[in-house]
Amino acid sequence: MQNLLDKLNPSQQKAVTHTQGPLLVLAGAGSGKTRVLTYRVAYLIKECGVPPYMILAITFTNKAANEMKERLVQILGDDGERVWARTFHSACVRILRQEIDAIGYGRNFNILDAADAERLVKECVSELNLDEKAFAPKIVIPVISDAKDNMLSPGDFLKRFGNDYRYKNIGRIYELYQKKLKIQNALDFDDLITLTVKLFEENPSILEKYQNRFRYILVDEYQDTNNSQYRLIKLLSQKYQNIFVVGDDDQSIYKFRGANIRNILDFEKDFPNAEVVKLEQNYRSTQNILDAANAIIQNNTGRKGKRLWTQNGQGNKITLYTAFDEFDEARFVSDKILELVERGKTYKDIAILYRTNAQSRVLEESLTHSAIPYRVLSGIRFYDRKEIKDVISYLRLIKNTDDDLALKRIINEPKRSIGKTTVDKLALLAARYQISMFEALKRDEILESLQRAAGKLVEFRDMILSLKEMVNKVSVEELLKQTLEKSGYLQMLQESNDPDDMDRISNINELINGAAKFDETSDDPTFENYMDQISLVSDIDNYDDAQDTVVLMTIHSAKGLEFPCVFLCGMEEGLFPSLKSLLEEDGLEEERRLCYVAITRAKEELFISHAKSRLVFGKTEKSRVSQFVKEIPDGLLNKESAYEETPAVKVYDFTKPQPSAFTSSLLNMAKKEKKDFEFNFKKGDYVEHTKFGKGIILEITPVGNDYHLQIAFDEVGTKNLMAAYAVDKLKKI
DNA sequence: CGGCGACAAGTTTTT
DNA sequence: CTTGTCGCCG
Repeated sequence: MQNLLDKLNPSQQKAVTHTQGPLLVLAGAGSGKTRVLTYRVAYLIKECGVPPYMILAITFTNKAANEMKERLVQILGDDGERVWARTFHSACVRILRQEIDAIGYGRNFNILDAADAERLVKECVSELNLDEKAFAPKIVIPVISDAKDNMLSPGDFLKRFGNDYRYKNIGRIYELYQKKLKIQNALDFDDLITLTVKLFEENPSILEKYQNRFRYILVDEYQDTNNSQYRLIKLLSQKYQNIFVVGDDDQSIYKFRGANIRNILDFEKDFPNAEVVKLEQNYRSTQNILDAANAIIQNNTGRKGKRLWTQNGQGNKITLYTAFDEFDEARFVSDKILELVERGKTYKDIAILYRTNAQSRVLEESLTHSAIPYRVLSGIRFYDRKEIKDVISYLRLIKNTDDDLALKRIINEPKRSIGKTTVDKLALLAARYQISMFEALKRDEILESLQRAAGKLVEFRDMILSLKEMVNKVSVEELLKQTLEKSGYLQMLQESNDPDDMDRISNINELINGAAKFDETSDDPTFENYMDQISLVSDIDNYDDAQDTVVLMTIHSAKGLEFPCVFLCGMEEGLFPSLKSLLEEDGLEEERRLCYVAITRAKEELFISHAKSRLVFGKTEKSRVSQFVKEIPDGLLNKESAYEETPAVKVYDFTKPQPSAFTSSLLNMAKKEKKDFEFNFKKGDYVEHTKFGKGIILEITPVGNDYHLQIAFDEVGTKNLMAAYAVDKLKKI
């Protein structure tokens, strides 16, 4: 253990060796907070003799939970496995699967994701004959979510807001929504937390059981907790007060999801006798990067106050690039990446970050043209793809046949000639009998009244029941394969002519592989556990740096990650900070924290770019540089621009009129063209590329002032290159 | 009942 | 510009 402590600085040591009573660790970006968390767990077990199962370590993402688990196993061996290192959601699911009958739900509840919740809300709105636009899910769901976060039941909500027409109706939607969830024995994401709180508040003996069990509680990313999560923590830690939270008020970026920064700011008030440890030494970035981050964040009010420093040295200046438009920006990014790689960086050292997912497209195109391998951690989760959701819906229905949402999704997918009219009729009859739709399919009198369609419905019902028979008799992988077979889903895709369906099949194969992996690696590979796991993962959880590619993602997704080189794109007013944030109270401060998070992802090199104009909804809009960029001291920046070839040596001659931005950019582009184009290849030429080796040109297509080349290389396969970039690296052979 | 075409709306971030 | 939804027609 002493060796472990030797690896820590004095502040970190102080945190790790604090064992009794509440402690807040204010951990700046890159200050080694994961190390502190894991070492503290190790310290409790090894030095204080705390049994591992008495420790609960809570994180927000599965990735963080798995990372912590891995590191604990490294230090502690088997004892590491026995610590509960889980996300809020998965910890709650685990508790609810044991105890939820105490509050009137069945233990085999299904978990709805955001898309399901949206569909359910739409159903409610239409059943209540409310206007679909005024009560769109976008409006209704955040209100319901907020009500749940504050532990307001539909009744409480109506009592409090029932005077307002709009809120009264949202209250009615909430009421119906919750009723439907109950009938289907389903929980949404918020329910996982709030029902656990409700369970504990209404059942003191159950609460006490878990208080005794989890004698030591650790919470990561404490600044992201919302009200119900705070309440949960508070309840669980009430008896023994061993609550150890780690967070950074400057990195609170999830207000829109209910995160309440008050939780971290008021920790000392909430937990009397709390101690506070600040971790300010940064082990990640260069001093220049930290100076920029510090300069920006100090414009926020209501901070705990921290100033990051490092022994890593000053490092290079931050590059700031002023682009003509987003295409020029993308080209800058690609060019710089090629340069970095030439200087010895690998692709996986590089991340491209942006505010909104929509920005990725142009960047992707440019990367493709430059033959730079990349991955996008997209906004669409793997499990959100249609074909995956369809298949999962089968599994959900098999697991819990009362899941009407799942049933509706797949009852006619593939086509079984069970049309909308039939489904609506069935739903109506089920509602009349107060039972789920699948239950209705078991009643003769209901089937009779459906007449013509009854045969098909019975066929569907029996198919599901026969699959249900197999649950936990065969592996999850096998169950999945049987489902694809018996439902005819796979066959439908295989017989399709749509090229997209080929991708769908490969996605489904990936799902099968995932299930097989689950069967092999899970310590308890039941069907139920599999379903819980897939309900709670996101794409970022699957990010691994094993593949050597550049990675693109939103800043939100990048939280908790680090890269030697970071590109921060689209630093423009209205985009970042976003237009909407400027209208919200404290919105700008949240954006500034987001900017702080973005900058502190970089270890060595940081490139910031903004465009003078950008296409928005297909229209060209002028844009100004982000105010956050202006908050960075000039001395830290190395400015480059589409408008000037060599800004450092350029002498301005103010006696002559300056060219307008537009003309100067055109001049600049013309210059580039002249330089770049000595292009004398033709289709069928054998060529050698400095990176890809030998190949043959398959196709040359003019694109604007450039040429698109398709070249089949002997070793790396067929690549698409743009002549302007490739020409220097290509020669005829 | 299913497929296709027209039109509208939307881009902030997601466990 | 793209995606999703709605309505009409076969």
